[in-house]
Amino acid sequence: MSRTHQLGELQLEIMRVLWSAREATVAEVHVALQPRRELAPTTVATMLSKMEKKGVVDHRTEGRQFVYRPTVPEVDVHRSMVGDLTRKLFGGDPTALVHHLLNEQEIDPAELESIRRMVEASETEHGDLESGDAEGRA
Amino acid sequence: MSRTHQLGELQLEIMRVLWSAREATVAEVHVALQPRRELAPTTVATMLSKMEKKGVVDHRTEGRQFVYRPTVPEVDVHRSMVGDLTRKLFGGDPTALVHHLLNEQEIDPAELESIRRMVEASETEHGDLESGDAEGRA
DNA sequence: GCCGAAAGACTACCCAGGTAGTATTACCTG
DNA sequence: CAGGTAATACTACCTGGGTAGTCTTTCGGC
Repeated sequence: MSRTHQLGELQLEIMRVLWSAREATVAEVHVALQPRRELAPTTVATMLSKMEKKGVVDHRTEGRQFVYRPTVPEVDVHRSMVGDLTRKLFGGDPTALVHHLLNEQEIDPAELESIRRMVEASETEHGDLESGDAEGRA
Repeated sequence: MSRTHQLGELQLEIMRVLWSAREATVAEVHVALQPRRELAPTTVATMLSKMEKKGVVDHRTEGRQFVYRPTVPEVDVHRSMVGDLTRKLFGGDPTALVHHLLNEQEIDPAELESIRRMVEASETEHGDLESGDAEGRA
């Protein structure tokens, strides 16, 4: 089973490289991280090893190099990590997180429009929810 | 200045006790954590020390006991931690987090209604009254 | 066939969260 | 005043993320 995938910052950056490239050698990951991260190549290799032990990546050998692939989809990691923070801060209630985002985090007013559309899309998508107070708004 | 307040799980639980009690002795925090957490009293004391060094709590002496108080408001910690996760997972875009919440996190359909109302409230609020110390933007 | 370069393996640190045992201090009570 | 107890202080240890040096292996070229 998947359990919960809590990744550190570097681990996430490495995963992002792998998610978008589908697979990559240590050297490729290393260059993909530059120049944002000034890391020794061995650091990347060590991290990849730890991540493999952790179960979030996988590798096969090609010549003398390791080709790494992610074993968990990005959305799963997002779910785990967002879920974990939601649990730690808001007792597991995602609505409370949305509430916080809307009230306390700086959200561009222009974004509100797009968020409202998202909500409405979710509402209709979740089907003809015959909720009591749903007045037929556009 | 505040910088960013990243707290661990136990630290958050302790903070919650302090936030709601306004102030508390080590023993009070310890009992407030029970029975969810089976901790030695010294563990709580040690953690409080570390948190004081970190700057998120404060203490005064009353008799032979320490009375701890939080030095940062809950919303600041939420902001820091949500902001940090948003940065790590979504490149700092809170809207992307909302998007994720709506699409990938299980949100009770009934909650959508309340969320939609929240968004609309934010919209009118931002549209109607321009608050005093608004963040300078068009 | 030997040598050097390149790749991974191993090992070592630092830091912070978490956990708790032990030492010390100081107060209260008999 | 002595002893015990209740408070903090100190120290220790484990885990996991992050960082990187060095050791070992192995392949390719001369």
